[in-house]
Amino acid sequence: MPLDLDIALDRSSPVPLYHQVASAFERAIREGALPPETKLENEIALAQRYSLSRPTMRQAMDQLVRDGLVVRRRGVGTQVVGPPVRRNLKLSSLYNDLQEEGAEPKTTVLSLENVTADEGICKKLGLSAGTTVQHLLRLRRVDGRPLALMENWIPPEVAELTEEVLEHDGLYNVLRKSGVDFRMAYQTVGAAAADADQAEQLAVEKGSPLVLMERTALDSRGSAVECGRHLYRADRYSFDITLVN
Amino acid sequence: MPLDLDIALDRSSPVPLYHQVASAFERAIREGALPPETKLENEIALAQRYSLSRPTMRQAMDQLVRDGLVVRRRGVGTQVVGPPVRRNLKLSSLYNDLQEEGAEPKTTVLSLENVTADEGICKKLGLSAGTTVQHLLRLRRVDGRPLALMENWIPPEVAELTEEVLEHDGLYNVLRKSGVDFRMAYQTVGAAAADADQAEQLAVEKGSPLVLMERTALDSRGSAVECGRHLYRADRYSFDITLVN
DNA sequence: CAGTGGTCTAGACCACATA
DNA sequence: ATGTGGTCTAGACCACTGC
Repeated sequence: MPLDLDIALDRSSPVPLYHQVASAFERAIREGALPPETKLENEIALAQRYSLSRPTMRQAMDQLVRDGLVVRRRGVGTQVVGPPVRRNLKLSSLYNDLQEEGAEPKTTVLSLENVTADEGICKKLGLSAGTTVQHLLRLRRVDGRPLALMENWIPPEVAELTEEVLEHDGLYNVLRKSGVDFRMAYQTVGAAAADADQAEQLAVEKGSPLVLMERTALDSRGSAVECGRHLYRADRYSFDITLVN
Repeated sequence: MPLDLDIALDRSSPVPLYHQVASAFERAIREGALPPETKLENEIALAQRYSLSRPTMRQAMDQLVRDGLVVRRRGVGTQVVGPPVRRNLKLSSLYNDLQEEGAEPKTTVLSLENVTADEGICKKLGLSAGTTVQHLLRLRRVDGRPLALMENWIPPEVAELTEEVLEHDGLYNVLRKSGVDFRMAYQTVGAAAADADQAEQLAVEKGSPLVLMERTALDSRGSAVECGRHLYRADRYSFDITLVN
């Protein structure tokens, strides 16, 4: 099983070699060129085949493992993972999540104002009590039908938001353009019942189940730049996660 | 800021050095010895301090980054992350998840029988249509109060389950003892309303919001060994996730 | 400019799985 | 006994940040 993938490596590209290799394998797996159960060559042979050192090839394989595309067994080898199910929808990286956040279609700003943050928000954002923050409430629609009710709190020193900008771009894109460098997020996903207001906004019946997501996002300096509480229609949204051991 | 942690490295231990180092830093951070915003020494100095090569020290730092404890910036350095919030509850690895699954208190087996798997289950488990699988329905209580209604499907060749064993141990522990080597899981988290039966089992009102989790678990050979559909009381359960860029 | 993390190399030894 | 992935070393050069 030589299975030569004919990967075109560009050593002058700013894209790391291990990422070029991993991307090529990922595409091959998704396109079926490497069907499930396929056994890959060993790491040393792969490294030689593509003229890389073994650590670099290993770094590429690490990425495939993290993304849940292959499985490694010591003493045995590396195989493409079994069922081709749900391998497309993964929320396993902040990057993907933020990209989607910025790519969504229609958003209406229901409210944008400065408020005195309550204790919970202050704690989440690492602010001292009584600090003023921007409070944002948005409704997101897809195909004209409501999907999510999004409430966010942003410290004023992070960015000055305006309704106009937020109508045309996702919050994360706006913040990124203001120089915020997202790096990490703590997220909690649960469920809640829609109250009267939420039900009306989301066009569901009062008491309907909603997906509740609370998130605190940190920038590259490790300080909180945003926290949010989002409610999604349960019939139109869920979170996909790939867990790796 | 020398910040010597006095890490005791055991080079004869089966535990990898990078993991020993990462664990020591993790403990120091959680215990407050390294408060938020603390700037760590650069990687080369750290490597020398603990008599390691830089790649090994880097591997340790990688783990801290993945766990959301520190943040790295090229050209700047590595810092302990900001808010000490929710840093304890993380479901970011399958290992932790499965541990908890095995550690929970009281579980009642409501039903255990062989059934013909429907199309959806077959697809998730990678079986051909019409295969017989074990169907398991359990109710989990904590402090005597119901928490979760758990439905699982397991192919017969994976393990032969009995009610008695399942009353005393979590499903994952039972399967592990049968030789199953878990490696990966695809998970979806959403919300649903309790129907009449579910409401009664979970001691909530009909229509109450529940957290819905669907999971397919794979072993080290990459083949599906279990899939499940769990319903949790929304007032007593949620999923915590740490996302890293 | 100096200092940092990001990447990469070319080896080495070990633990483990399989035959 | 053999082959595999898991770990580790001792360097190197680069890109980026901040002064």
